[in-house]
Amino acid sequence: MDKTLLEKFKDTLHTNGMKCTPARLLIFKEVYSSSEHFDADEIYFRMRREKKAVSRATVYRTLDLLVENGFVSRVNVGASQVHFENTLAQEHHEHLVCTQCGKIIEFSDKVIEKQQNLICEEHDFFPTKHNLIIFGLCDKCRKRNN
Amino acid sequence: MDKTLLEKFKDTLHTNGMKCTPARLLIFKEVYSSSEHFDADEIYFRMRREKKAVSRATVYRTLDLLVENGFVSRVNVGASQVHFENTLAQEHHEHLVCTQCGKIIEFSDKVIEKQQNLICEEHDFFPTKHNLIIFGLCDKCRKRNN
DNA sequence: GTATATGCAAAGTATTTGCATTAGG
DNA sequence: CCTAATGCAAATACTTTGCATATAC
Repeated sequence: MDKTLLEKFKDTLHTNGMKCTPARLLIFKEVYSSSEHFDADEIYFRMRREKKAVSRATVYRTLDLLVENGFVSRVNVGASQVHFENTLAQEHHEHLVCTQCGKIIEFSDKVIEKQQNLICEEHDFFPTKHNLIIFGLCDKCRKRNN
Repeated sequence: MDKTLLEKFKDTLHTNGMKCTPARLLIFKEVYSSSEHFDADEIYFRMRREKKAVSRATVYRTLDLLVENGFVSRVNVGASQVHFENTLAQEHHEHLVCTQCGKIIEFSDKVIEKQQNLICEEHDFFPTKHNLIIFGLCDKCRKRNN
């Protein structure tokens, strides 16, 4: 992994008065050891296999720290439960989801709809109904974060 | 709720040799009593409040049944854990996610990117990095389903 | 009557938290 | 030193499952 990235991480730790611990550095390196998607337990087991064991709790806590400081993104929504909606009573639409508070806004857009079909076709993907989500921050959460 | 929808549900039950039980009908009506998003426990508690109690297990089982038969969609991905990816080593991109096997394909698209920004602006939403997901079925899963 | 559906409680999975101990600055 | 970070185990949140009982067909 890129040397400067590690330095950038160390800087962030210093600047925010957080301690530069072996566990944090190891987790950071593990996260940046490939560009694949991963989940918390994957990191935990990978490190354990490589005899660089840290506790599960520390993995979870450090990943949160990395997300808060922009080194890692959450690929799916904050809401931990599965959300449903009834299908047949509704028009086709897409969703905006606030990753912080879970707020959902529905919208329809012809351009997105068309382009979405093109992209799916190109990648041998078959879109289902209600199938596109844009994650972001809603107005309120963004203001709260100032 | 629409009378024909309930009939359609009953038909589906018959056609697939599933029993038309009070619990299933009540859950179906509850699901179609509004067009809002919901999660399993919400249905469970709403019904309990309305003295139409069914067990949690039945709510979960019936929601699965409704999803399989197209009466309900899962709004977020099948994967139960939170997925992450490192941010700084990568170009901006979007994701295709297979709701059946969890496969993730990354893509970039200028049209989607631009339109996404327009839509976010319109709804006072602030897109974050790696923020759009199109859910669907990958080639393999679609073929497996025949 | 018989197979399927239900309810309950227990198990499972992913994640978070409290607290005593350790260690970075 | 002193505060923040760690590890552990227990707690939590959501969901699934095994099994005995009930019920639709």
